[in-house]
Amino acid sequence: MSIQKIARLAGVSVATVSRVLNNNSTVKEKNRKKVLQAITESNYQPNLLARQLRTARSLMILVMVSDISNPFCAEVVKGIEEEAEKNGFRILLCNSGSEIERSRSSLGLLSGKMVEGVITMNAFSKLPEMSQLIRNTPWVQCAEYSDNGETSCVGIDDISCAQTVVDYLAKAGYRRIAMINHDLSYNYARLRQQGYVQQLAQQGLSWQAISYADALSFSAGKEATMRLLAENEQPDAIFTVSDTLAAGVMAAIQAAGLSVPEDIAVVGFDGTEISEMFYPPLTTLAQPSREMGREAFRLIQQRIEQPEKPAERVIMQAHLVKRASA
Amino acid sequence: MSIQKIARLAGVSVATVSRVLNNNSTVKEKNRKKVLQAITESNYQPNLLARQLRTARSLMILVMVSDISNPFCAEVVKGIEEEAEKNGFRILLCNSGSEIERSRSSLGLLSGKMVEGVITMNAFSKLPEMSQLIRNTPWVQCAEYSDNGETSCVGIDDISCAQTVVDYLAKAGYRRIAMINHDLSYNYARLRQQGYVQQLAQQGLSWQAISYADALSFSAGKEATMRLLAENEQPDAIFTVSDTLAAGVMAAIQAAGLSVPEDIAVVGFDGTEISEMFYPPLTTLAQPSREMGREAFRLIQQRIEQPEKPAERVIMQAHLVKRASA
DNA sequence: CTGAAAGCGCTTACAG
DNA sequence: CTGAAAGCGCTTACAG
Repeated sequence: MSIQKIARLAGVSVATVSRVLNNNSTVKEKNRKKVLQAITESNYQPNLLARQLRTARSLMILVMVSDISNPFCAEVVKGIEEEAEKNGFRILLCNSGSEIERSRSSLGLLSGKMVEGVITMNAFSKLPEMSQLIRNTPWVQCAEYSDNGETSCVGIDDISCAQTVVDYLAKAGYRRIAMINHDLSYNYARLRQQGYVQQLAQQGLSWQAISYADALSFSAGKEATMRLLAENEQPDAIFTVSDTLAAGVMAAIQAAGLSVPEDIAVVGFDGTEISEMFYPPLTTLAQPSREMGREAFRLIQQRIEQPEKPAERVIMQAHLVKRASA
Repeated sequence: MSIQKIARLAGVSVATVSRVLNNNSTVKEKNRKKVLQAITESNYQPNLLARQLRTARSLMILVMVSDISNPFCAEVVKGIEEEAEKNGFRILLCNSGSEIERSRSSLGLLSGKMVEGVITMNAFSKLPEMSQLIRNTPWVQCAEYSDNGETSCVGIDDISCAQTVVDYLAKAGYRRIAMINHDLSYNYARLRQQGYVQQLAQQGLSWQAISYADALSFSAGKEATMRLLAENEQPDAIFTVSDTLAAGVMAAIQAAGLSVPEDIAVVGFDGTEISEMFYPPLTTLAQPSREMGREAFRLIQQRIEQPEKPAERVIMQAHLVKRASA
């Protein structure tokens, strides 16, 4: 079923059918009706491939996340999708994992003109490589800082967020505040660590301990905590950089026969819905994940529609949600 | 950058370039080299839209989920994506929510030839409507029974799974086993309820109570449980149809000053990674979610490549994972 | 083994 | 207001 057949059915030219389809200029009412009827009768649907090839617009963007199971990522994606839908765009989701190979294949969609831009949530350390693959297509980096001048990005002030957490714990009387961090190929991990260290100093706390989780998973959080608890001096509070990790942290604490927050307080990060599912409910630094997604879309649309405008960096407001765990 | 320019650069015809691109028939080695070099030099990438328009193949499928934040859905999607990638397919993810309007718009991609098939996880009650929209494009329904003869589907034996849970609880000595179910527009909800009722009878247990959650969320689970606990006779065990709901169930129980499993045992469903994050860790009926996703892809590929073959119905094995909550 | 040509299904100046 | 025609960038019989 093509525009040709509709034209024949309606007794007009393909140009006229196309005009009706794009409710373009003024088609004579009588012709419009004929075309519309032919369309309904034959249940015609325009071929998007042809249209997009011709117009060089796909109204699709690629979204690459490292792990869609991560509730924070899922929430960001929803925000992107919401805003995209509002603006007539569609998203192509790629769960790239950390494998650059997989990213490479997905980015073929970019160069193949299937999508008009890409939103990534990649580790900072991967960005140079990404940069080469993406070249000069519109690109927005989300929830992780990018210092490439061509790339817009949206994120939070990681340093001050970490400071907020440490400040809160210190003021609550905790003296041995440990950190469980993600690996430092992520810039946010570096920045939060920096905030942590700075704020400890600020508070005159010399005790410090950092343990690294090799993934943002329950088990990685558990392991990292077990390593921490095996040390001579145990912490009385743990600040961790993701709610998912925090679940593992609490499990490890409880497995060690200790309790939260009496023996060790725990603070998470992200403010995902799972943070209130835990027992005790988790105190966490909440990122405006949904809104970050929306903003990421706005930025990419701007890059697409006004490529001459310079890239933007948007910093959003995060806040501490106090619950029972700390 | 088009195939034309490459042809000019390499001093051959576009046909030859195309042949090299598809490492087709035998292109003379010398020409192949010239073409390859021209491609590298100019960093040429074929336009996918043109190729797909011409070949009428997009190697993409649409995946529609109602909520990507649901860990079970996310896991299934990962399975689909894994298998798709292995077979050179790409997925377009649509977080349709429950809104049929949103589905409708996404299905435009189907009729618009952007995708070759669709995998849905829709409620049974929505299927007739979907059926009209999808018409005769390859379609696989995942994790929810479909009785449309044209649609392949993959799922579990919901009745016997529910029976397994009730049987386990009854044998452990629980006598007042309640159920917290999703709304009955989902066929799985109906079937699990059926299994629950049957197995209670089987075990000679006359006490029965069912409360419905209006979404698969923490808060919906909490509310449904609060309604349950407000009744005269309280349950000593609760079987609920999703791990996410179970989180709310446990929170409500704890909020009522009771403890799990001493006062009320809890069993979840899905076997998502969050089930081990709870305290106490959740006993749950684990679905092979990843594998279901993979199978869903295999089915859709079969529908795409061999449309003449009849639709298939695949039932996968689920199993009870015993933890501390029951 | 290779090239000229048709055609996939659209949109859009251009001319009338 | 409308139609004929060119063209988006490919692939693929067809002929040589």
